[in-house]
Amino acid sequence: MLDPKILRENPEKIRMMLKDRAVEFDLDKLIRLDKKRRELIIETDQLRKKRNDISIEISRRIKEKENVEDLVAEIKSDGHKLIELEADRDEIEKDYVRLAYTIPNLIHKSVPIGDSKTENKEIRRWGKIPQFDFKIQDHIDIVENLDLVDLERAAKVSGARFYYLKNELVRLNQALINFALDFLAEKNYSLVQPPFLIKRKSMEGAIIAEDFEDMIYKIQDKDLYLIGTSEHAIAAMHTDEIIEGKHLPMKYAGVSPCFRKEAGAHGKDQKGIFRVHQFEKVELFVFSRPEESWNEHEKMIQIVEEFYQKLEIPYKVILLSSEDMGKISAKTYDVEAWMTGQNAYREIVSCSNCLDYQARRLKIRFRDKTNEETQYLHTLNSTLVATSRVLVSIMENFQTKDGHIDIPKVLQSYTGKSII
RNA sequence: GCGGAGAUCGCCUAGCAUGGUAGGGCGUGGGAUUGCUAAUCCCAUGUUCGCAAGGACUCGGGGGUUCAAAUCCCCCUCUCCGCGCCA
Repeated sequence: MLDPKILRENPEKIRMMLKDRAVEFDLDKLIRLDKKRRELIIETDQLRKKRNDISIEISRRIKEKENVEDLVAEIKSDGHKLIELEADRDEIEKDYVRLAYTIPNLIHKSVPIGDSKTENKEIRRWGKIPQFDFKIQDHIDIVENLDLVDLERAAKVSGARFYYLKNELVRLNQALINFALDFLAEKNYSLVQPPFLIKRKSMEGAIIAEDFEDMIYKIQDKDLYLIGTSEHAIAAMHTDEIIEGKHLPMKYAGVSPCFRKEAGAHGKDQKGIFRVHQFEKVELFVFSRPEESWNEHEKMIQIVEEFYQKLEIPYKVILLSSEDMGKISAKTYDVEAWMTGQNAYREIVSCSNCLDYQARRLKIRFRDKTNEETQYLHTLNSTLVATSRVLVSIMENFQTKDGHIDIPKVLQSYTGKSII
């Protein structure tokens, strides 16, 4: 959600953002609704004021044992009008909120404007692409030959894009998680394993409405949704709270399974475990003072890069263009890791500053002193590691001539072995 | 799942029987006063509408009764205690 002040004082700023994102949105309707809504608030408030005044007078007269019938009659007729007006107001308010919740976030000035194909900007590159003097396999062959994943039976049991992780790959998966948690704990991130099911209200705070359809699984007959990432549950964690300024920034390392419908991705990455309905993820989430958030954003991407350097996975950092970015983000870096089997860099990390957009939806504010005005804080999130994709990269990049997998050095103490 | 108790302003707490429009304490900020790193007193301290003056809303959430609901009625959520069930 955007600051409604911008809507009133500088709608052109929003119009520009919509254009830069190439998003269709009826801004004029929202402006009309906001205006109407405030008019109705004033009108109902006035009627309520009158009602309150009369009520007080009735109370006084009763004490004095005076007649109150005329006042009661008056207040009753006003009551009907009030009920009607309130119904109008609630209706408008509902429309307003529904629409306001779908406006995307503002865009940071450093974000390149335009289409992803031409405007996504490579910022950095790290690591040497591994060279092989034998015929390389992709991860689908590797997991088959080493009996590390059972896709067929998963399809039978759960459908496409599910998998049974097996044998040493289970350990490698856990090793990635444990390494990631140790890595972040050392950087003073608090570890959090959130609820994997959250209420609609919480989910709406973290994501934009249309993502529900494409991304989120719902539990039938319950107001519960499977999280698409721990970001959703962690963002909502401090809903309706006023945080003491001295506690900021609050940094969380979330660990959870992630569930995604992947609607509309038919045909893309159809095989293997690269694009799946369920995976584990260790996530960075920061609640920050507004003036610090851009600084925190850079710190986050640095942490992420350090992690992949330790894993010895070649990557590049991409600054997403205005049209490619998620709607809640004001600026996003993606990290793409080298995947030998695909001879390409593929997305493994998304690192975003959401400014006060989520905080407004979730009413997460802070202040330094109790009598100070509260301010919305800023939220930032980044993947550290989504295990399934990084497993793909490790298996493909660290494959050996005889068809095995070398385990990256930093993970060996976690797996207890150096080769699969 | 059953029975009982409970949820009040950032935190603690009063009010609920007998409906009259949230009081106190702590913390924090500001001010006053005072010869000492202290004490005392006053004011402020939720959301929202408004340029302002000034309103409206707010007692876990939602309905209802009433001129008027923290208070009465109904539904729901969560917490605590006991019982049952259970990895």
